Amino acid sequence: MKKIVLIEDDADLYSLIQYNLEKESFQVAGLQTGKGALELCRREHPDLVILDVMLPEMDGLEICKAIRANTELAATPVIFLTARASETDRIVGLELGANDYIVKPFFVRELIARVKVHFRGDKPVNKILRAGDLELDRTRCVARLGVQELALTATEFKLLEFLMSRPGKVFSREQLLDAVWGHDRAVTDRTVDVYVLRLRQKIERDGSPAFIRSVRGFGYSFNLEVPQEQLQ
Amino acid sequence: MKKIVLIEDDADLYSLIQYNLEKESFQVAGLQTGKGALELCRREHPDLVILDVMLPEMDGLEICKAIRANTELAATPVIFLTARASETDRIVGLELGANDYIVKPFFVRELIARVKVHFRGDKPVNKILRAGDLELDRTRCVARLGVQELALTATEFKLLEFLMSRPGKVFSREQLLDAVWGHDRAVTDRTVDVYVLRLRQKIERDGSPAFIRSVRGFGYSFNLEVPQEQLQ
DNA sequence: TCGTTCTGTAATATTGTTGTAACAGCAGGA
DNA sequence: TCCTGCTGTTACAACAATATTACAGAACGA
Repeated sequence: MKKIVLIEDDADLYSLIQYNLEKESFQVAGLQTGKGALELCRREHPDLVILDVMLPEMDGLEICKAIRANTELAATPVIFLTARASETDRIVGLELGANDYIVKPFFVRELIARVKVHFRGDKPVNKILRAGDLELDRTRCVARLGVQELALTATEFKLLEFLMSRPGKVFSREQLLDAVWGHDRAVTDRTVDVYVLRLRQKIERDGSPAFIRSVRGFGYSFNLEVPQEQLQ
Repeated sequence: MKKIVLIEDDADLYSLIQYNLEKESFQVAGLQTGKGALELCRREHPDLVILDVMLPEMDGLEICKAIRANTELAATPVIFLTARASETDRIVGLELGANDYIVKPFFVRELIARVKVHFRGDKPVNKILRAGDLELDRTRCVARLGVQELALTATEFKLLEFLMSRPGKVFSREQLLDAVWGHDRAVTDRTVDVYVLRLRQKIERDGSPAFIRSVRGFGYSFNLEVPQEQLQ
C-alpha cells in the first residue's frame, strides 16, 4: 500500500482529494499548511507528495526544494497543484523538482490517474516463490530450503519454478517437457521422472515427498496441501 | 546522451520539437506517420517516446498499447501530445500507459521541461559502488581494490558497473550484451565470457571468484553473499 | 606514422549437466 | 493373489556450457 503526503490549504479540496485517494486505497497523511510539511515527510517517508504551490506560510516551491535537498527524500516524486497557469510558472515548477504539474481547476479523476502513473512499474512482480521453508528466488536463480542454499541445475530450477508457480495444478510429462524443455525438444518423457527424482533428492527432507506430488496416470504437481499454510 | 523517438504527423510541429530537443542535446529519431512507429522503437530502443495521439494511419493509443505489450519496450516512458482535452481522453491516455499527457496547443518549453523531468533521477544516486574492498567510482570511472587502483578498460568498467549496481541479480549473456554493448551489437555471446574472465583476473584475489558468480545455464551475477557484509 | 592497448573471435580444455537405458519396486485392477 | 503397467532409482556415456588461451584486427594516443 502506497503512502501519499498531501499538502493543500483549501479544506474542501483537501477533503475531496483525500477521500478519492483513500477510495483508491492509498494511505494519506497531510497538512493544510506548509509549515511542518518537511517534518511530516521526514517522519512518514511517503511514496509520493502532492503539494499545493500557493500556501499561506511556506511556499510550495520552497518545500519541494527542501525535499530535493534532503538525501532521504530526494527521490520522492512530487506533484504540484496550482492555480498559476503561465508557461513560466509551470516550467519553474518542473525545473525546481516537481515531477508533475496540475493546473487548478482540475478533475480529481485526472489527479488520481496521474498519481497512479507514478506508481506504475513499481511492482517488481513478486520474484520470490515460497512454500513452507522452500524458497525460490527467480532474479537470483537460487533456491533455499530453510537457511541452506540448494545447488540446483538450470533444468532442475526451471522445472521447480514452473511447478511452484502453479501450485496444485497437475501437469503431464508432455506438458512439463513443453514448458521446461521447449516445444522443439527431442527428449523422452521418462526424463521428467529423473528430474523429479533429482529435485526430490534436493528439496524433500525425509523420504516422503512433501513438495512434488506424483499423480499416477497423469503426471506431477506441486503440492498445494502441506506448504499452503505457510505460503505468504 | 538520451535517445527520444518522436511520432508527430504535423511537419511544422515535428520540426519545432525536434529542433528544440536537439538543442537540449537529446538524440531524436522519429516519423511523421504512425506506421512503422513500433518497428522504429524496437530498433532504436529509445529512452523516451513522444507520441501524437491523433495520427492518420495508426492511432497513437494503439502504438502505446503495442509498446506496453512489448517486453523489451514496456518500461519506456511515453508522453502523449493531443488536441483532445476532455477529462475522459486524458484519463484514458494515462491509464492506457502514457506517463504524461500534454494538450495542444502547448509551449515547447513546457514539453522540454516535462521531458527533462522524466530523465531526472536517472543518474545513479550512488556515485560510488562498494562491495568488500572493491570500489567503483562512477563519476571518475576508476575502480579500486583496497588501495590499489585497477586498470579497467571501458568495456570492463561498464560490465562491472552494470553487474555491481544490480547485485545478486542474474543476467543472461544476451542481457549483458544488450546492456553493455548496446542493442545494435554484432557480437558473439562468448565475448561476455572473455570479459568476465578479464575482470576476474583483475578483481579476484585468489583463484576462487568472490565477486562475479557464474550461474550455469543462466549467466552471471555479482555476488551478493560475500561482499554484502561490507556493503555500505 | 608507429606502437600500444583494446576488442572480439576462434580454438581448445575443462567441467559438470543431461538424457537414456535398464532394472527395481510399487500400485491398482481383475 | 497375480499380473500389468506406471513410477522410482541407478549408473553411465554423450554432451553442452563455461573457462582459458592465443591471436588478428581495430582503435587510440603519441
